[in-house]
Amino acid sequence: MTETTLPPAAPSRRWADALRALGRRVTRQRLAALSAIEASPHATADDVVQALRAELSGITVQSVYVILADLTDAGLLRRIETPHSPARYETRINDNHHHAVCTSCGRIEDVDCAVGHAPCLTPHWSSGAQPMTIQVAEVLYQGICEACRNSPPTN
Amino acid sequence: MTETTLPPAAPSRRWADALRALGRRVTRQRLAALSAIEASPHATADDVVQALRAELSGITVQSVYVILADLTDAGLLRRIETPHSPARYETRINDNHHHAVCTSCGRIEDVDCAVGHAPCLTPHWSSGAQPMTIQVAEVLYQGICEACRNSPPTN
DNA sequence: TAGTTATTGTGAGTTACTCATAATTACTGG
DNA sequence: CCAGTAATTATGAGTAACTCACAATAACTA
Repeated sequence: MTETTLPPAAPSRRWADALRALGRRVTRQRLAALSAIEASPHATADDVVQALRAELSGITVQSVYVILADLTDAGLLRRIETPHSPARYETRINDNHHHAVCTSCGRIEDVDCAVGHAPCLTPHWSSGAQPMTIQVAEVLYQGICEACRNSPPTN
Repeated sequence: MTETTLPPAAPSRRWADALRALGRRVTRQRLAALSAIEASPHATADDVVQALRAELSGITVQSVYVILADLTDAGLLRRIETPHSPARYETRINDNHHHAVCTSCGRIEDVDCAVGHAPCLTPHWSSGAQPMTIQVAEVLYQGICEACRNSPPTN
């Protein structure tokens, strides 16, 4: 069969293009990091290291930290910080969606932005507060996931 | 005058009562920590150490961490985590208010909850997400404060 | 194909905490 | 008021998650 349905394939090609469009160099490490995170969203730096060891055997934790920080402020990754967990990364960056974290097991789920545009983007300042010019509003939901709710707290 | 307008006075008395009501012991360290944080909201653990050294000269950083963690899960303090900053603490805990952080200087301001009750407390799960039972929604606004906006980026 | 310089690799260092265990000290009960 | 017994606090060591400086490498470019 010929290429009628351009497969989701060539993901590395897409990332390569994105990097070039930003004037950044295209490296094996960056491509590997980006597709690893695309494949498993909310991955931690450590998860990424594990994933990359498969194809880039000698990669170090420090390099991964540099790469992630770099891709993050290049705008290709979004960094998520949840309580009592190392930072997580995802490639879904163009919608401002939010996250819900299970306070019991730490699992994270995506939540679409309810209002479409950021909710309550015009804050009501507390008395005495110096107002700021707001750029983004991130919502972090905390609760209990199904699995934890159903399983007896085994501790 | 008799006690018509119970003065804001005796703050340590109030905290002592609060501790007792929870069945926790009333100690100099706890009272000092609580009033230090009440006096300067959004204080970091380190800020608290500095403040406490005045009255409790020999106090250590580790003790302060223990005290703060303890008061936090006793429900007398609320812990705030903002990106690229150590955790902060505040005594304002009974309204679910939010925070705005200046991405340039890190200053934090309080934001009243616009909707009264938590905004978007019924999340719209992304497709494929396992819904959870939500308990709280925290909103973190990020922007630029007046001071930073007006001052030339001196770097 | 060589040169320039953005990336990556390496090793050490830091920040923000946590843990185990010993020493105190606040609240009983007598 | 005094002793007893936990709850707190102090102490020292240890850890997780990064960050930094500098040397080595490899992408782009001319």
